[in-house]
Amino acid sequence: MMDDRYSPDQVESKWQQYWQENHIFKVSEDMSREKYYLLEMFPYPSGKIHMGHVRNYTIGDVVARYKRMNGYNVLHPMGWDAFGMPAENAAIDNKTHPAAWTYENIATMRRQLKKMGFSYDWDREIATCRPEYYRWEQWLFVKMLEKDMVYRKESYVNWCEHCQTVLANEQVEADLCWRCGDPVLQKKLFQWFFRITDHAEDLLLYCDKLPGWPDKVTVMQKNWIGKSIGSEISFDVEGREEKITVFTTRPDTLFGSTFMCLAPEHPMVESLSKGTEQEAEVAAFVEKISRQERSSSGIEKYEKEGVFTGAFCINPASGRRMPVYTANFALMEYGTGAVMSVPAHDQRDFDFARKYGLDVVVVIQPRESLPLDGAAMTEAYTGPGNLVNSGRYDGMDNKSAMDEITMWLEGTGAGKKTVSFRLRDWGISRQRYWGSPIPVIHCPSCGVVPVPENELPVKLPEDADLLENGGSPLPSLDYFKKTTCPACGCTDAHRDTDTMDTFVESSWYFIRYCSPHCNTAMFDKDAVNYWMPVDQYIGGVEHAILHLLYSRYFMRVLNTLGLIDFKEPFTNLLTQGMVCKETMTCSEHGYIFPEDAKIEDDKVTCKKCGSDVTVGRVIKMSKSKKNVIDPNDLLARYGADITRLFCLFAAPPERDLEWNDDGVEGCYRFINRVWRLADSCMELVKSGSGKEIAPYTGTLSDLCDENAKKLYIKAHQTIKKVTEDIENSFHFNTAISAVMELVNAMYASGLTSENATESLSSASTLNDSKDGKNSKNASGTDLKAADMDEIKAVAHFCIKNIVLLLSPIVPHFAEELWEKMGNTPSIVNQKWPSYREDALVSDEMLIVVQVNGKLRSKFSIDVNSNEDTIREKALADETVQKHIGDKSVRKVIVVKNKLVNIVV
RNA sequence: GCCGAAGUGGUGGAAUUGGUAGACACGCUAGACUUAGGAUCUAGUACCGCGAGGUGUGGAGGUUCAAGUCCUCUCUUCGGUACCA
Repeated sequence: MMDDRYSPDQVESKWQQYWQENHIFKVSEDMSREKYYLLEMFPYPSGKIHMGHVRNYTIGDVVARYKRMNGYNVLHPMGWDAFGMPAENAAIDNKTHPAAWTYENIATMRRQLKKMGFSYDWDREIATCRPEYYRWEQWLFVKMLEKDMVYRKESYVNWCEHCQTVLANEQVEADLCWRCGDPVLQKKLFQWFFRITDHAEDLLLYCDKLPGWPDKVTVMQKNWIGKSIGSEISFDVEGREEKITVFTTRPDTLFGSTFMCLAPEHPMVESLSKGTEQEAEVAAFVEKISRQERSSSGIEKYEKEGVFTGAFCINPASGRRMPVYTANFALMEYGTGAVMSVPAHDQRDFDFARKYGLDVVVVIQPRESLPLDGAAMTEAYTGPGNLVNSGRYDGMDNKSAMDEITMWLEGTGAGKKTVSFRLRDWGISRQRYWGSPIPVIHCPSCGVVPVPENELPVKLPEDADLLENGGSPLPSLDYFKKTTCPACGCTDAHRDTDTMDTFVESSWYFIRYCSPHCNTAMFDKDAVNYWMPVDQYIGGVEHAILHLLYSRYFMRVLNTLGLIDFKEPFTNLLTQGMVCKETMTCSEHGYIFPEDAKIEDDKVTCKKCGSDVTVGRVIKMSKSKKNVIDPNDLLARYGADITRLFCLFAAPPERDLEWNDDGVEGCYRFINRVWRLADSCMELVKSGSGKEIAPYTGTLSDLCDENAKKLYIKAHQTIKKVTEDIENSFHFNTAISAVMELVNAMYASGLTSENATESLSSASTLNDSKDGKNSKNASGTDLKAADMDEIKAVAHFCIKNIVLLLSPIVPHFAEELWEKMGNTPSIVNQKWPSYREDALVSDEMLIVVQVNGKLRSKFSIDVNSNEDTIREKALADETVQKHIGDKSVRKVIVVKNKLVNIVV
């Protein structure tokens, strides 16, 4: 007899110890077995694990364990995305060092993850802040530099004053810093850039070759890459040699272009205005725009404004003399930084033209409405139509005119067809300390010199004191900065003091996991060939663009360098939803933690000060908003298995989860129900004859007892359902419900009652008396005893499979029961249950009867009944007859195995 | 503005190709067993109605014998993106 309650504490630590001591989750390359690489996005070691981690890693662990039971050689690693700004901020705040802070956090979080019982091969753990790791990143950087895949340029960058660093465009959210939320300014600095745009076309193309990714994500990536097909057109500038080149997607509107707009940063703005009476005004405007925090006042768009540069250009099609403006809505980063403005057919140009009194010339006439009048229009017309005011193209459909006009331009040399991308090169320089140093040396005579391979890694000095203002100490660390030039020996050289964007580390960590200890290369090629690509990647949808796009790009870099043979790192992607909770704000303390709120009836007050608390919107849990639940509390109270079960049962993985732990008690109850069920089943199986009765695995038709049959069918249906839910959609919530149903059915069958043996034998006796089939499998033994054994065998089959089906979800619990049921550990290595097709359906089926589409009755009938029999039985039904009444039956629809609908 | 997803009981959520709406849980109600119960078990629980019955998947239309599911329009919420020429 077992304890009558499951006690997580002892059981969980017992099995964690067992797994560790027996190296259960250690894996190695085994060419004879099919591999499965399951990866969850590694965490930033920010302190403690949070609910988002728990959810993400639980989902991953279930799949890893499931695949393992299905015979795959599963790689399931874990590590730390350990470089990054929070370490520096925390170090300053707590007077510690980023390294110390980071390693401490890693230790805490590793301990927490181990407590969750995840099946990681901990021998493969990596931390990106270790020189053994970033060494290879530096190595790759040097290789890329050799192949001109990385370059340096001075450019305007997004600068966060608060964080004292540049931000990638992707790290600017609505003109605010993605981390601290401060406004982003523009600053000119020398930066290193990866030529990701060289792969824009390929990255886009392969978006359609990733069937295992959610459409949502590939659509977001496509939009981010932002390919547009158009034309580049050159405009002569009056009285000058140089030309202005524009990019346009609407070459068909060329004749309607009445003025030109240059981005304020456009190099020609200064030269064109020089010496004109506009010069001062232009300079002032450019100055104003550059100072303008690209956001400041925030969400509203700026009003369109601009200044005449004093120059004119010539429209190559119409010959019109077009004033050249510089305008705030022209962006240097897109296209060529110059826009041919067609006010009649572009809303921005229209607004600008109206503001500055510029001509509006209609060149596209909608086909089915009154002719447009440039002077009277109130908004731009952007729809299709036929060309007017366009010389020999008049009357032509505007779509065809796009090609025609471009072809003509190509002939005259004034233009060509071209493609423009929104994606820009990836700026990776960060004026930060806690990151991988960029391995180059600046020499006064040689210029930029890469650090020689045998001198790598350029170690980040771990003893540097952080500057109070949050800036990087590296530029002021002479022993780091000052060095000799590897090329000429000049002693006046200095190291680059910038570090790499931390997205660089996360762009290849998954490949490092394949051979984490390889110290002769970035990775072992055989290991990578065996494990990569990742079969299933799981992580938050917030990384849909940045991390995933960079990783895809990195694989192309490695591929181009001949280091790997594939291009796409992640075959299947699951983006799990966020864990959310409502925020609470107190007038005194601002945001407060849920545990500091006192909820009485409908009134919420602050426990600290007693003031009223405003309950805000439900948003993603975040430390700064304090709407967090610490998984530790749940873990301490219920243990890992119940926490895991609850996370999975609450909602399907891709959906956002509004946290509410009301249901956790139910999960605890369920686990105990299974615990007791296993107990009584094993008692049953061992009782009587004394020897244990083996699980029944035969055909359904060989069973005699109705109860046994029902259970046997239910068990096979459950195996099918659970397998399919995991395999097809990772819908663990419905898989768990299915097991709950089977457990409920076991209880309902009476197997668990105190005197199960007696009640079963009487039930069997009852069956015997009315069912002659029994005799056929009696084979000399006592009929009643045979039936008893039969139902015990079925019960044994059920409970065994319940434990197996639950084992990936609640592994400690399953191990414990598995052992108590007399099996040898570990359940981890057991084969996943399979179901018998011939045991899925009973010999009776339920038919529902509708009259005019409304449910009126139902009945059971033999599965082999033909349509006519079913129809007759339905029509004969008393309730059905009542509803037909004296109306005439117009039609009877019989749906196979399902229903009958009688139309009257 | 544009792109995408989602709206189902008091709550989380289920529902093959259109075919019993509300599985499974939480919560609640009643009962049983207990010295006790925040344990366990049994029964009930979409809404209206005593009942027969009627109404119900954000809203309005439509297709169909039959619509949560398909079509059209619309509202709301949440994500992504935004002067992209």
